[in-house]
Amino acid sequence: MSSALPKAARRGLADEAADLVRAAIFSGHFPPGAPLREVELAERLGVSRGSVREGLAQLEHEGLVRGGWHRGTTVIRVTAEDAQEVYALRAALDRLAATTARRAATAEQLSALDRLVAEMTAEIAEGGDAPRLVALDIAFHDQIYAAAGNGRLTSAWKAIRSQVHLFQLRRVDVAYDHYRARVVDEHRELAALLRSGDIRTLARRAEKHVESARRSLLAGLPTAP
Amino acid sequence: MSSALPKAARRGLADEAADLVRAAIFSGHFPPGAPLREVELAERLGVSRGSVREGLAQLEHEGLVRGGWHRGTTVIRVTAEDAQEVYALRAALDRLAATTARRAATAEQLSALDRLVAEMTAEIAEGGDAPRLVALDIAFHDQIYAAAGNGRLTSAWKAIRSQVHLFQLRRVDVAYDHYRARVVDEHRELAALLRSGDIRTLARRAEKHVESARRSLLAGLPTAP
DNA sequence: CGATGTCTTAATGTCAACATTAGGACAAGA
DNA sequence: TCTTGTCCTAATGTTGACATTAAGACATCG
Repeated sequence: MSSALPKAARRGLADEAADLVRAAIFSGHFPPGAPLREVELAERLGVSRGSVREGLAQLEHEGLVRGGWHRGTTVIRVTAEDAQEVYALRAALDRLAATTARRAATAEQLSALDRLVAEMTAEIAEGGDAPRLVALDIAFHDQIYAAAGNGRLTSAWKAIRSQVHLFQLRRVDVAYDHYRARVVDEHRELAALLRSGDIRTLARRAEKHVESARRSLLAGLPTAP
Repeated sequence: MSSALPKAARRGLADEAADLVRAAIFSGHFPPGAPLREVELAERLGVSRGSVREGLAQLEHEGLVRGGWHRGTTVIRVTAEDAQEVYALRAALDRLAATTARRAATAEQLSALDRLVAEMTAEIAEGGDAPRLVALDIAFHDQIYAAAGNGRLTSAWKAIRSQVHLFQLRRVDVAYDHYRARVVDEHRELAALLRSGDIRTLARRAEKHVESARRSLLAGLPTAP
């Protein structure tokens, strides 16, 4: 009921609320299709409805929730069609991000990519916690977008990032072995190409990487929710 | 394009406010860098600050205005760097939209493109009102995105659409003759390729079309005021 | 004279009450 | 039984007041 917020940080309660709700969705507390009621969230987070409302609007722009006029807000469902749309767009964005980063990336940013690959490798060796691997996967691509240095491109990525995150979590649910077997090698190759690869090859690889994720997920959910 | 369907008549005041402010920016009432004060807008539009606030958040997601924590909201400025970012992203999106639409577009949607080209031609013949030409230009690309039928892709386009609109308005300010001389031919060629063109050629042409716009604008504002 | 601390002010951030609406329960009529 | 119209309720949409903050004015101190 009244599990109050530890502290309202300096960047607005709306952002805080958005982060908390997003985390709750990823953790499975709010499964796909679940309604997100403003009053309930406001009480649970210890903030007003206005802030919750603004936070939910953010999540809606991220595509993680859907809402209509006077029809409430609900968590999106993972349908095959949704996956097609998201991954098609992601392929185009990743391609641009990779080719831009190929020219603009600093040595430090390239090292950060290597570090993330190392973390993935370590995680696999220690058993391989699926949500943690997915988080590293997303962080890897975050880093590429950061290296590209195009604010608008990063915004476009943010607009589908949460959906990709959700889809990848679903993917490891339905095809963990396939994911676990490929995740390190694919990202290592991308990191290498970003450091010293041919632009054409890099562009193609970036698209293929997304294509691989798309197929892996779709193979697991053609029927039934 | 105004949605001729009366079905979507029920919108919130926030959407209304966003539309009005957006139009005011395009009309030049709020020049680049101008502050958008919530109380002032609320009084002028006859709605409460909450609705204005929500509307401004929309415009911020469209990249048309910028705002920080307790630092107010201002209209974006058209710098060369901004133009580079927006047009680089737009090239990637347009490429995907065109290639997707090449397969998915219906006959009716292709006809709509031809109709828009015809309107452009007529507009040029009648003297060529710059804002009207730009509006037709944007509408043409809206139609391509609609034909592609990818909701997420359309959202990404919407996120930069207003900025592109603003940049194009600036472009016709600095290089109207160049724009006027090319606009019809370039769009006619795109329409033809979408109807019966090679995918590769289409992809390249879509990118070139954006590149042409980028150069035309940048040539006019080498050193930003 | 320049640097610094405080202080004022005008804006945004937040909130809780009020108004409106969608969707379903329920009963009357054909 | 099916249809239809009414009412109810639980949610969202909207609002104005209150709290908080950033930025500049101003005076003080080194």
